[in-house]
Amino acid sequence: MVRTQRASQDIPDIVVSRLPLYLQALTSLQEQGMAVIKSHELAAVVQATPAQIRKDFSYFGKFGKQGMGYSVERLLSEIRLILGLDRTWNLAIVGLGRVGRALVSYRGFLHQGFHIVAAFDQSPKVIGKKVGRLVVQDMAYLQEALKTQGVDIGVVAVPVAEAQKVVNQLVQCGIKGILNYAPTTPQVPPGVQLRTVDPVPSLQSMTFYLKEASTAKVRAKRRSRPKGRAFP
Amino acid sequence: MVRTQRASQDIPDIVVSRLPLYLQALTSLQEQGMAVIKSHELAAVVQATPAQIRKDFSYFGKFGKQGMGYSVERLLSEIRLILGLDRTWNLAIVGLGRVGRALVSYRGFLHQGFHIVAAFDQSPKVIGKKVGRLVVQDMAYLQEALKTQGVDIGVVAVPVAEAQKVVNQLVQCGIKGILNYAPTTPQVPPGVQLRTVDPVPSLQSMTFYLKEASTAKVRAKRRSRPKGRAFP
DNA sequence: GCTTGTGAAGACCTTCACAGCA
DNA sequence: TGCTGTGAAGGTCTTCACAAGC
Repeated sequence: MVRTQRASQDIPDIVVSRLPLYLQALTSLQEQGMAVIKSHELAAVVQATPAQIRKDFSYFGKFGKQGMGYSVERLLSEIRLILGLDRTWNLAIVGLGRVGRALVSYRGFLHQGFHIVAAFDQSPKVIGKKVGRLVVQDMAYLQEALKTQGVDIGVVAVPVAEAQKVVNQLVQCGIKGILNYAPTTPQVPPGVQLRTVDPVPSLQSMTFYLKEASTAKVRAKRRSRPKGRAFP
Repeated sequence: MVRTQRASQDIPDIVVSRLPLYLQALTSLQEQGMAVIKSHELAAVVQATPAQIRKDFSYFGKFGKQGMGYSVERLLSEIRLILGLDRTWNLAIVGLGRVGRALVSYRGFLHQGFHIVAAFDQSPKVIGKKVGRLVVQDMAYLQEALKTQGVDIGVVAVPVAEAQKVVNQLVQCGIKGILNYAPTTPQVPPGVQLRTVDPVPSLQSMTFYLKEASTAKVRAKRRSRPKGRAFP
């Protein structure tokens, strides 16, 4: 087997986590009509350094031309391919309380190729009801339905107290990717990808700095900002 | 002035970003009746190493007892103090589309001391209407209302195309903390804290690994998991 | 000229390993 | 004995700086 790309084991997780941000910025730049971009330009938009941009891309190949920069279209298609976004991914939502229902109607998923194809809850009050285009199914049919519908990723939108149980059930069903909206850190076995989405920790780390700024004189933070960034 | 704590400049951002997770875990453990905890126990819950837990705490003081561990209550109150959570913080939401309305009714904020006290939109269709307990105000009154209501943090829930403009307006009004729900990376001047909440980049970095797992044999990832973690 | 791609250097963070103390 | 707190070591990521090439 010919290996044209570096093995994923050699690529730092942090590099992978930046690729979606490049994708986001490049998509927007392409819509604005930009066809070619230089590392320092992309760096300004995503608030990184030109060296970091070039180094990150270099893990996957040589996408640029010396003296010229990168083709935006080429970069977009390379990054999509690297991330596995050259296909759609099917999601199932577990838990249709406030958060779950909001997620079903959230358009951000669909536009990026993430299709919500199933919804589950344990409450008889919700089972059988429609939420958006979906009929809420009983958790008892989880395994069967996940297989039938070809679900790749489970979205956990249940209360904290039930999050671990639901995560275990999804793992049991063979799900390898979980997006968790419960404000907790569930345990998952090796090989299962878990991402927790919770605005509260973000706010709580923010207040650390806001507090400092209001009690002490605001001083330049160490490494507070990459060089060369521009704020209009 | 006596300085009992290390200057915030000397504390790595990454350490600050972990404190909310410790808080989350400790709160849950306290509810379960745990009064004392050892670094390796907390490490198991948050999926870190005992050394990291101890090192992180050591930036702020000596909270433990040799041979004993840490008092959960003491830790909770120290971390809350460090993060500035010994008070409530006032939020204002800008943009009352689907996301904004979902956020107004989200209870996770209130329970953690983040009070949504104002809501703004630019659309005449929404201005004056009630969303939850709040009457949606015109963006024209932004500066005045933010001052009057003592708003600390702005929550941006507008479409991508307007996000930078709204961020600029908030910054102009003297807001130092912004929680951004638009799928973009707005520019902010130094001294303004920005956190972007977007599930899509999380999903997109997840698919990188899911793709690998399905196309290649799943191999143990380098540094995939801290030592000593336990999965039940 | 200008910009990429990349080894090497440097900065930063994590982990080790043990002194110190309950 | 057991566990914390912490310098020191080790490892990873970022940045530098320049050769290569358009």
